Amino acid sequence: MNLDQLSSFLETALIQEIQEFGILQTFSEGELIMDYGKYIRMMPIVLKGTVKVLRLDENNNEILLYYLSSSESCSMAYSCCVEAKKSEVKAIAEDDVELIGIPHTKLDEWLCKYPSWKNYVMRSFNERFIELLKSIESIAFHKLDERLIAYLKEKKRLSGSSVIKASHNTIADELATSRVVISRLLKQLENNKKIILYRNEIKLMPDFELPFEK
Amino acid sequence: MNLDQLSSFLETALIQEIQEFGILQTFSEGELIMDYGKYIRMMPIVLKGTVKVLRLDENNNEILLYYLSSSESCSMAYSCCVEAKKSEVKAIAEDDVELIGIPHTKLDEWLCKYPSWKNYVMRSFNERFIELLKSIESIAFHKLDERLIAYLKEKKRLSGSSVIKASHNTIADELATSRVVISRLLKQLENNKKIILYRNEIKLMPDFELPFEK
DNA sequence: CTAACTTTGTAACAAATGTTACAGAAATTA
DNA sequence: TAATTTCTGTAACATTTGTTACAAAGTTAG
Repeated sequence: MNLDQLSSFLETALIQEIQEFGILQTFSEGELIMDYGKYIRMMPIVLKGTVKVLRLDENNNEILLYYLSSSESCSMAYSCCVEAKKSEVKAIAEDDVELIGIPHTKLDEWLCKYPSWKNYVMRSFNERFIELLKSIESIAFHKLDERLIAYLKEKKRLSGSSVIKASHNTIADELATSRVVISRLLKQLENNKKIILYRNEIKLMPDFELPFEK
Repeated sequence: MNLDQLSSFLETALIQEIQEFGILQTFSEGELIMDYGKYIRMMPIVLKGTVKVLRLDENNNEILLYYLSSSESCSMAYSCCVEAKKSEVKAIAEDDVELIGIPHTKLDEWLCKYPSWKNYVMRSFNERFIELLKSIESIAFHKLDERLIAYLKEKKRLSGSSVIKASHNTIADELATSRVVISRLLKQLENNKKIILYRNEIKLMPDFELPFEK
């Protein structure tokens, strides 16, 4: 278990405890990490890869909430497992993912024992809140074309590549709209030379980063 | 300071500390409790009345996130003040409000000292997350007419009255749309005998609770 | 009381998004 | 190779939401 990335902000003694009590788990691309309605018993800390966190509604519509990458953790899981609640969200491995699960008994213990842990947890809570607020902002105030652009940029940031691998259908699901709408908007972007479309792939052109005029 | 409502789930010794260190604040209807961008130094626990929590975006559009009522607290404030962050939200007194502010030094101290406090805080985190998720769900998956109905129901629940006092403009702001649209939808509801419209008042009819068909 | 302001109703129109349907290309499977 | 499935493009149309403009009624301040 390589916890180097955590050692910059967590105490040495705590890192050792994480080594001892944390449970290392690996998931391959596309694998389901947490499902809606399942009980949560651990809080995950992502070591490698990216985790996609989604919300499903009663009609099985789903919408992307945010991504978790290196050193980030899902504090929603924390607040859930303190009371052994069921998950309100679904998590999927976006690529190959390595994470440590911290059992909930330790979560509480460390909160008092290690100030750096308390800070880490609180920072996580804050980051998740802010992500959710950004998500609300995006849905409530921005049109689909802007949301699509933001989505593609975020994909690029996470993967580090200008080539985004995803079908129009997947994108439509994650933005909670329909495939035809996404195809239409992507085609517009292609016509404006912002992207090039291939099957299951979208290539972002250099001036994708430039501001967009309509 | 009357903390009876807290004593059912918080330890006696903790209640005493809250008496001692908590700062009682009162706000009258419409008063600003927390503004966007201000530093947060306390976590509020609502004792009386209802607090409306809103999100503003860069263009000063605002949208309703949720309401806080008796015994509830805004854990977003907590995670913020641990790191002395600026507020991401705005809070307004929906009616006359009484709340206790817990200084952030105590927040941390009590976390270790009182298990009931830790549980309360974690429960709050969880409740806020769920409210935000519900908010996302509502905006992403439901049409405006459904959101408006949900909004009116929530208002009724909080006020305990079938007469909702609000202008179309206020409602439009809180649902992040325009006044004309709200007037249109309200008129539809009135035509369907679900509500009666007055100036600054909306009266919900008995079968407002019944399922709606279009 | 009058003037100014706020609230509501309504129409007409524009823009954005959703839906259905179908065809052809690409990939996968048998 | 042939059959099947998945993905994409496109059109035509419906619905929802947003915008602008204006009038009338109610409220408040001077």
